[in-house]
Amino acid sequence: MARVTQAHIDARTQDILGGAMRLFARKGIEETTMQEIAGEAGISAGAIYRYYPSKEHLVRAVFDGCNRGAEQLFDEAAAGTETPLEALRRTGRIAWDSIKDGDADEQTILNLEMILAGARRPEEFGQDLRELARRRVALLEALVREARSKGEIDPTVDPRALALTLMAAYTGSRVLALDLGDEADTEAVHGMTMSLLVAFAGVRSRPAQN
Amino acid sequence: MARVTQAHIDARTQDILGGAMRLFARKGIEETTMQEIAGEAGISAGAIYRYYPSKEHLVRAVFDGCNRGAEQLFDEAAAGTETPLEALRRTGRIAWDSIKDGDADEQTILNLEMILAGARRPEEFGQDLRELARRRVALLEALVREARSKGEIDPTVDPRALALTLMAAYTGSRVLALDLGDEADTEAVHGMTMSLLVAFAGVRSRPAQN
Amino acid sequence: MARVTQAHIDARTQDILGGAMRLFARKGIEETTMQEIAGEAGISAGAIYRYYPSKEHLVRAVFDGCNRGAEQLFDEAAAGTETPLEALRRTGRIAWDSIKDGDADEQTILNLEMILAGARRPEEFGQDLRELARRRVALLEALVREARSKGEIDPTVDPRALALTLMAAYTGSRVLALDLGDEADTEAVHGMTMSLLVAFAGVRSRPAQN
Amino acid sequence: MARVTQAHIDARTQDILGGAMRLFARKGIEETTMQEIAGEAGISAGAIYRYYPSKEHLVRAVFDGCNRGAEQLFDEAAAGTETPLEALRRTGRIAWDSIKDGDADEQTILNLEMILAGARRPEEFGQDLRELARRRVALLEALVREARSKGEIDPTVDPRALALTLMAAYTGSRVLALDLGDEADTEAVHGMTMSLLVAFAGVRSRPAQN
DNA sequence: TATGAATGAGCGTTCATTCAT
DNA sequence: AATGAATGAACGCTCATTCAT
Repeated sequence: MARVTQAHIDARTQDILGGAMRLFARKGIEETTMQEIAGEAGISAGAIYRYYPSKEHLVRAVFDGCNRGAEQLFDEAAAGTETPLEALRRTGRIAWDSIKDGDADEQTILNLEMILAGARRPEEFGQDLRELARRRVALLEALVREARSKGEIDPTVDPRALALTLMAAYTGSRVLALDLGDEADTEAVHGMTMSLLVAFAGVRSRPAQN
Repeated sequence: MARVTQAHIDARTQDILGGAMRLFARKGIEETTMQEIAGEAGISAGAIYRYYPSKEHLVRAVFDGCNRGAEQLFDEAAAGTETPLEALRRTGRIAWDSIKDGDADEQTILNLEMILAGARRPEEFGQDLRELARRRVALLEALVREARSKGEIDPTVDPRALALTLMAAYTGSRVLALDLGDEADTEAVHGMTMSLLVAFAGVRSRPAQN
Repeated sequence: MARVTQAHIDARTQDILGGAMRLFARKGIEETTMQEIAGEAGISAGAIYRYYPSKEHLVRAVFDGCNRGAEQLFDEAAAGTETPLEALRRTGRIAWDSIKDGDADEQTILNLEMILAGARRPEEFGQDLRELARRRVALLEALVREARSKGEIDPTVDPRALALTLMAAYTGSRVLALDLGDEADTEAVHGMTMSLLVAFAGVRSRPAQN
Repeated sequence: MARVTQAHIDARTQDILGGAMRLFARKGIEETTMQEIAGEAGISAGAIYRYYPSKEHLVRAVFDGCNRGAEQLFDEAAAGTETPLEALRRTGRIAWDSIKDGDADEQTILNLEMILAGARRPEEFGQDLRELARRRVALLEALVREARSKGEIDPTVDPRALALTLMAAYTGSRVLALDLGDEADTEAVHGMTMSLLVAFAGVRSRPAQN
């Protein structure tokens, strides 16, 4: 099978990555064997090593893929041209919508595995993860700050506190959804979390509304 | 009735359980060997099997221990005699304080491992976990409902939504603390989350605005 | 099988070492599997790792054993109280006798494998080997020098050259014996090599003998 | 008759053989992969199998190449028209000079690997090797015998013993050179070994001593 | 004919579990 | 009841060899 096109190689790479992702989520990283990943990707055990030099590299690639996916979500959310408050709302909407994706639980599990890996081997896995979390909080904080400066929300609100709370509520929602399944009414959590913006926004705008 | 009493056996059991807990949190379940647990507990590798018939049983026991610990926290929080709103506040206070415990990250990690185990083998590990989560939400929901009926918070608030949001914010806070360490100002998240109660409570206390 | 005596452990260690030695000689190091060594030693594959943490360590132990064996031979040879020339002769006698040992070919093969290993990974295996070779040459050289100063051999002989030649002839004899088997009349080589001492000794002593 | 002529095929064969030789010496046979040999020869992994049906065949070819090289050396040495003693001396000179070649260690290593292979699989690799060794000894022995019959050396000398000793000293010199590097003064060994001829030759030329 | 991706048997090694002591 | 040496089934990974292209 020589002279295979790059497209084929890329497809295989994605097959492996996808298979690994699915299995890592379904069974856990340690509990997933390279044999199984190969089977899931439709190749032999040894063939994986043409694409990823070790299981560790494959794990990292899966993590990177997850991070890139989440990154995209956020970048996309922040790419609007509306007011900061609307951007925050849209970001929230997109984030919470992602909890209803078909592979939401898979993504949540993978994220938790990343967090665990990061907590246990900070110098290897923790750095990127922490940086990403930091950036997301910072992005939200900036939006809140901007919204505040534009009078869209209460000037007394602490932007960082609000940003962290939004992040926490979102993360917690994912975990809750994983834990409770349909019983976790994440939409309700979304509404209530967003009401934090409304509430603060309302402090000022409420008099005008009357 | 040998000299080695039940008390000694219980002590050993606790040694093993504690050692396993620590190691599972620090290294991960799969990455921890029975040998290491034995070492940590100060006994031989074979001796563990007198107390737990398999690693799986030990894992389950560790999980149960964690659950019992969390359960205690909540029961204690709910054991007050004050008004529902005050009970909610105190529960929140206790919960968020636990994020600052010395072994907070260890507990968070163990919890995440439980959640992952529950998500992956629902019929084995998922049931208890789900039941516990359900009960906690139900307890909070009941408190909110009671507070509402007593006029302590806005009568239009959805008790379940608020309960879920409180849970999500708390869970998310733990994860954030694990991810970001000191950068995660969980106290700020606590304050903002609690403000959800205040905000709704304030609906009534701001009659002038209506 | 707990509480096994140290004697048993030592016996096992020797079983493994001996089995590895035999197989390394018979099949080659790379061609010998840990499984086979275990079989030869009468234990399971995994059990080896209680005694040697890796195949590499086992290889090193085998090498060390060989070196110690050869060392002993030389030390023993040098332990005489006779004149230097007699010591040289006895050393030669012992050395060449060792070529007729039952496991002589095995020892030669192992020695060649050590030399190859030393040549290819000097910093790992080469040091000890080189040091040993150096010491042996130095020992012979010292004996020659002493013999010369005592007038036992020709004062014009270069002690180092003679020492190196004795070493070379001995090493070459072993290789020849491995190559040609019985056709290699090592005893004849021994005689001729020793005649180097005689020849030089004769230069002086011959006139006296007449 | 394609454009790719036999000459090209031969060139490729030599590329592979040369690459394999170099790598076998540098890393060992087992430790060298077909992939690496292909890379060293500038072709693809699969292409090797057009030239050599298996690694084993390639190993054999490398061994044969080595043997042919050594053969040439000896044949060349024996091709003189001088007296037997001079032929012996020139052979010795050429042999010991080869120890100072740039690829001397490589050749020594390869030779030792051949010897090991021959010792371990006599029916496969041992025959040729043994035959070659035999022939070399026989050639030297014949020269010694001739020299003796011409009165160039002591008539009492055992031609086979001297031939074997010359071979042993040469082989041992190569090994010493590999072991000790520059510390092995092979030139000195050469001189001393050649003195065996001189010594015996001298028996006659020192009539005054008798 | 040459390529190089794929195969799959087999390697060194680990570790939950057993059981003679 | 406790020990810890032994087991043996996997695991991650390598590499000689094959074969579709």
